[in-house]
Amino acid sequence: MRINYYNIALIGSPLDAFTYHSESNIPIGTRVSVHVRNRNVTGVVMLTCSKPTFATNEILEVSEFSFSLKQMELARFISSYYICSLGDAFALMVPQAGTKVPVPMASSLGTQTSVWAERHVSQKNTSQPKAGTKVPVPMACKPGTQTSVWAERHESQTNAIKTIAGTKVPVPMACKPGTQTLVWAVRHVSQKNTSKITLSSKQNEALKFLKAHKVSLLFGDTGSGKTEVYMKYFETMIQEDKTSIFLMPEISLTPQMSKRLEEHFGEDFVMWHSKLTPLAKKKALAKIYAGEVKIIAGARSALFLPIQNLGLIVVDEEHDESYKSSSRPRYNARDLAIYMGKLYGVHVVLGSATPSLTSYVKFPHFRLKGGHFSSQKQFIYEKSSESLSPLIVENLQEVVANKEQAIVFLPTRANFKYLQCQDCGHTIKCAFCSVGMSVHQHARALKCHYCNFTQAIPQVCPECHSPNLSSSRLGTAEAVKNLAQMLPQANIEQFDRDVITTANKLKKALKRFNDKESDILVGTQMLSKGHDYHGVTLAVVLGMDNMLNMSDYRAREKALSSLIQVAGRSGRAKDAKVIVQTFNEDFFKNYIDKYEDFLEEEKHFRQELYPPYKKLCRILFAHKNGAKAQEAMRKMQENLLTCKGVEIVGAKKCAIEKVANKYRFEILLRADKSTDIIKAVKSSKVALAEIDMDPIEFG
DNA sequence: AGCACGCCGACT
DNA sequence: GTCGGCGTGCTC
Repeated sequence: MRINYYNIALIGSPLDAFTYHSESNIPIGTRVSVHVRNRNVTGVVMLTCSKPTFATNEILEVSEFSFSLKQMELARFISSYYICSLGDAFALMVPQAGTKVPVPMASSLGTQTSVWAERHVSQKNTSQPKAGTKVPVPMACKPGTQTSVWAERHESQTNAIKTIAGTKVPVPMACKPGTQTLVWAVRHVSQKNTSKITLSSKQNEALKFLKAHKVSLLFGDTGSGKTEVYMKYFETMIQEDKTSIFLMPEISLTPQMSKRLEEHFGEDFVMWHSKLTPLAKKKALAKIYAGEVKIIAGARSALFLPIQNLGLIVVDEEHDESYKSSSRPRYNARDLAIYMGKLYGVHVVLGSATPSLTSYVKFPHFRLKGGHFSSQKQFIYEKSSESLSPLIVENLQEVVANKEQAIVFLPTRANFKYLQCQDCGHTIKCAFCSVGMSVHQHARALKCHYCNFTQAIPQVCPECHSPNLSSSRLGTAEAVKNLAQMLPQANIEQFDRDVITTANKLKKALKRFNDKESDILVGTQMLSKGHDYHGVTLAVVLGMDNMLNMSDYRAREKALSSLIQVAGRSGRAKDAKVIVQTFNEDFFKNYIDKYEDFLEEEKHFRQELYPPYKKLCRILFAHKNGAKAQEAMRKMQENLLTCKGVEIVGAKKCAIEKVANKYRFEILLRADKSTDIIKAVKSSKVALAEIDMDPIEFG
């Protein structure tokens, strides 16, 4: 019997492909099971090869699953562009269908709190970790427990009650025996009912434009009807029997959006994101494998589903940062969507009211104006740093008196961001990260927003024992507390990820607001993403100067787009006011209703230095032994010096020096062409290096 | 000597 | 990434 040798990429492993043998002929792309070290892992047959010099193991099992040639190509591209192993690239394409154990909803948060309570108690005694003493370990900021909780509720969200023709009918979800028939019937009915999309002539023009370009940007104001254009495009894809991917930021997978898509597309539509329960994932996957799905709406991971007959990819809110993964491989789903468009020969549509400069420069756009934005809005700029100023409070009072509604945006969670000693100036820092501990009064704790480490709020300064501790930088929780005192007749709710921990809570909070049971929402970015607030006549925007002053080449873009997105949430129904607290009035005033002017200006600022005109790559070195991390950086820097076509912009400690007890160093590279960066980094890479191609975070 | 811990290198 | 081998250093 002839023995065949195969190069096998090990899924999830950072190692290069290994060689194994088998007597069978196994096609390229097949998923197989192989032995590595002392356990079995899943691998992908990359190519056949000749007998190597070393002894090989036999392929243990050949599965029925295989990756298509296009998926193989995509994995190769990810591996080479983002500089990771093939195994890491393939890991993205294996939908984890059932690894997470569902956590009971009621107890889940309680559990976490009590765990933290214990930690915080043990931490009390050891304010300063001594050598040899055991100290509580920070929960490495992996979205672990809490994540799965969220998933649970997200699932149940679809379990909601939907009103159809005046009757309340139980709707879908987990195939509870018995309900299924009813469910199907409901969807069937709603599908028939719902509806036809009628586009305005402008929207029709937009659609025509999108169809005429391989990659295009739908630059449409909030409320200008981008979603209808996408939906119409999906419809034409269905007529051609093609499947569409509809990417959106995780937080935008709101009840409103899924309801809308489900009502219109019924069984042709499926939702996908990392927080679905194992069962929901399994069902969605089965439908996808069976080729029964025509529209897959999902967060960035939806891009890698085994979709057949792909016809279109839409990336909504393309400027959103959540398309960029913050763990290896640090891919950007928006950019990969464009690559996939080429690979599959399908069109790609990027959509945003505030497109990234990168997309604006690179792709032809269609400007869809209108909706309800600038014409009906009055912008008031207040030069003040007194967060809840008299002007703001007065306006909120007026809104409440008129039985209208308001949203208050500020980019800081908790009560305060810092706790500082008034006598010696010492700021309480996380024991494991070089960042200040945030004050969470409700939990009666200080929390680190980087590693989740929690400790009791000290009564005296740990350095000088002075009792004069004061907190600064107003957060959402404190704003709610203060406003509740000033506006006793109003119902004020906090709206950030400290409070909106599950999809169910999100749904309920939105419902209360839209039913006018609550009057004011105070929140972070979460406020501005994808929700419709019908009765809002006032938006208060705080903290813009903090965003604008961040040391990030995109600070201006981020601040302005945040403001526009928040402002876009208000006044959907009638005239509205937006109060912006800032000392940079001129900047915001100039561009608030002319984002394209900003983009044109910004081009000059970026030229010669920043994307999209230059490529950046950030290389991180993190280790609990700081000297180790620094030495790795130094070595790689030395290697890079010999490389052509790349500029070492810097090699230094990270701005946030330590996170989760690891010291961090970084190299920033700049080049004209990504190929030069890739070549340089590949040849210079050292063991600790973590590659962040096209970085968007510089902490 | 016996073991706990942490570092480091190999994994086909 | 993950595991085990092995050296260091502390304790009985």
